[in-house]
Amino acid sequence: MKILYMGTPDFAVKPLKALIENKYDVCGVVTQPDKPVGRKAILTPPPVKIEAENAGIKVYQPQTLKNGEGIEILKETNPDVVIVVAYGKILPKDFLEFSKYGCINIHGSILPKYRGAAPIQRCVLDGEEYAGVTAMQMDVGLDTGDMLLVEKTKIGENETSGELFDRLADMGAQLLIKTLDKLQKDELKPEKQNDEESTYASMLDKSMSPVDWNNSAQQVHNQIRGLDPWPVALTVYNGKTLKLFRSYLTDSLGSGEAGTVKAVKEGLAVFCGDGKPVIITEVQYEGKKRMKAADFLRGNPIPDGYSLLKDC
RNA sequence: CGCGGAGUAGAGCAGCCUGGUAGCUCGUCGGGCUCAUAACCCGGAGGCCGUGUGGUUCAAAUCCCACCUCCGCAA
Repeated sequence: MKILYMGTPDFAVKPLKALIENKYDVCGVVTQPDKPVGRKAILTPPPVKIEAENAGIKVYQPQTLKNGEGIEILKETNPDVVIVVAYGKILPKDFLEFSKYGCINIHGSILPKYRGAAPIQRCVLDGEEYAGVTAMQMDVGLDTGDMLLVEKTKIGENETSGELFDRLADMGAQLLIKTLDKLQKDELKPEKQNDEESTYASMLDKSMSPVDWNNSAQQVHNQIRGLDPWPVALTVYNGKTLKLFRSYLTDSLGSGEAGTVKAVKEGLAVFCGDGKPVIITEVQYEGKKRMKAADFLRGNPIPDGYSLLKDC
C-alpha cells in the first residue's frame, strides 16, 4: 500500500509518525511552503516537513495544486491512497480522484458538525461536551465527504484547545491506522453526512481575544481555554494587554459586580456578567513572560474591587 | 535598519530621571502563638544588580557605549 501524505501543522505530525511506525510505505509528503515566522521573520519549515525529512521521505511543497501541479506529484509517486491531515489547501477534483482509493481525510471533529478550519477550538469555545475525529472519503466540498470511521472523547471542564489538540492528534493517528487497516480488508462502510446537521467552524482571529466581562463566567472561561495556544484571550490592565491562558470556575467566592477583581491564593478572580467569578491562574503581561497569576500579583498588586471594565 | 517593553535573592517586582548602606511582596529555614491554619508574631539564610578585559567619575544597579538573552505589537 503506497501512501502519499499531505499535512502541515503539529496536528498532522502524529498521524505521519504512526504511518511510519506501522511500516506503511509513505512514498512522499506534501506540505505547505516554508513561511516566515516570528519577530525576525525567520523562514521556518512546517512541522510535518521536519518529521518527513528525519524519516528520509521525499517532501513536496507546491505553491498550488492547480494547473496540474498536484497531478504531477501523483504521477511521480503513484500512491494507492492519499492521506490528508490539516494540509491547508483545497484539493481539485482531478487530484481527489486520481489514485485508486482517492483521498482520505482525518478531520478534528465529529462530522457533520464543525466542518472547516478550526473545529477543535470551536468545540471548546462553544463549551461542547464531546469532541472527536472523523475519517472521511474526501469529495470536492469542504469536509462534506462520506464518513468512514469516528472516534469520540469527552472534553475536560478546564481543558484548553491546545490540550485537546494533542489528544485528538493521538486519536487521529490511531484512527488513521484503523481506517487503512479496514480499507485493505474492504471493511469500510461509507456513510453520507446529514447536511442539515452540519455546522461550520471558521478560522479564529485576534479580534476574538478581548474578554467582555459582562458575559457569563462560563462564557469567559470557554473563551480563555478555547483560545489557548492561539490567539489567546486578553484583557487590558493599566493600558497594557494582559493575556489570559488558564482559568477555572468556582462558586465558593460568592458574587460580585462584573469586571471587578479579587486576589486569591490560586490567582486572580474576576467577577463576570452573571455575578460569578472565574479564577485566572496563568497570565502574561505586555513585555513580560508568561507566569502564574499569583506571581504576577506579587509584583503588580491589584486592589480588591478594582474594575477591569474601565481599562477596556 | 518595522514599533515597543524587560533582564536586581528561588519567584514576581521597586530602586535608575536627581550617581554615595541592596529594598518590597512571596517562598524557604529556625522559633513563638493557636484545638487548628494557606492566619498571625519574632528571627535567619540567600544578590559578582544580563555580559564587557568598555567609557565617565573620588564613587556606577543608577549616566554613556557595545554585545547577549527574553517578551508585547505589527507582519
